[in-house]
Amino acid sequence: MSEKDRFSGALDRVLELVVLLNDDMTKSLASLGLTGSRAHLLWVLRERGPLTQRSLAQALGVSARNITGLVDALVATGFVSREPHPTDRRATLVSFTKQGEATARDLQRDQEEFAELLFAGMPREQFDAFVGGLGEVLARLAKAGLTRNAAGG
Amino acid sequence: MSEKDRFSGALDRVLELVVLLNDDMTKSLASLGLTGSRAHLLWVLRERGPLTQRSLAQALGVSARNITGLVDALVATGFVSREPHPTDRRATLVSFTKQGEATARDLQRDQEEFAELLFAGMPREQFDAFVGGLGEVLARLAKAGLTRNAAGG
DNA sequence: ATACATAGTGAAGGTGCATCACGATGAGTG
DNA sequence: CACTCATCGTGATGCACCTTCACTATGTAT
Repeated sequence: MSEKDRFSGALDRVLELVVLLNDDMTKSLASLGLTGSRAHLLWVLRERGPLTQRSLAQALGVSARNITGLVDALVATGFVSREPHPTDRRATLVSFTKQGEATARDLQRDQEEFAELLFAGMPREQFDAFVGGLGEVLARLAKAGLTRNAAGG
Repeated sequence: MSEKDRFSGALDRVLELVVLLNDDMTKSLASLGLTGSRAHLLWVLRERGPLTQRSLAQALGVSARNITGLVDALVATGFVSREPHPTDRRATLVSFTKQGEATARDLQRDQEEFAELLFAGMPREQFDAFVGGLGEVLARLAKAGLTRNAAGG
């Protein structure tokens, strides 16, 4: 088997993982009444506290206009609320409602459970090797100029 | 560091890889005049030869109606053509045009180059460990009932 | 012939994304 | 203070992807 074939095969597996992960997360999110983008927004909000929509746009790497729609939806379903910014009357702060906080916790719990599903009981050596390889691949991607925020900065 | 944290951290890295991969492939595909879904269709067509739209729907895991739109777009851009099915007058066969064949080859070349970027020069041991871990994770996903086609069958 | 299943598509709708235009506000300058 | 320019959110519009339901044309089994 040529090196080329080994590499392509590995990429195929990675891609398969991507598809599977995507499907599973989408389903899991749907059961909480969320979509991927809305969950992502909640996730950022949870890590960084109340934010303006502008900040959210930057954090998610999407247009400001798009955030309006996502927040609209999350407000409609009661996960977040819009508050006036205390000092800048142009801006609005997006904050969790109680329900939103609970959902964000569920989100994290689900993620932890999923990580458990993937890795629990795996020999420590294999786990470390996998994570190491993952890090190496990520580093190569970064070196190739694909650092998530290189374009968005 | 607790086991839980190690697992979550690893999942975070996997998710980061997913995002990075997605971005890069989207860009690469756009340069060929394709989107992800259309490229996927071409990919399946390349592996399995001329197919009915119904078969494509199954292969891509989307609704038949959706295939109509994807094929419409690919016909409009000259990558594929619709031919009457030789024996079933209800069905249409989707086949490559010459341009489509060339593009499919480009697609594969790009994918191989990308695999090269990710893995070339990586110590054989690390590569094998990574692929092994990947296989293990994939197996767990499959065991958890997330086998790509389990729901679609 | 009749009934049922299948292939593709029109219609309508949901979600995520973008750009452009615009009003409201903030901040810097004279 | 008035003027200018940048910034925040959003309306309008459009593309891609996906869905379900309804419908026609066709195949198939009884």
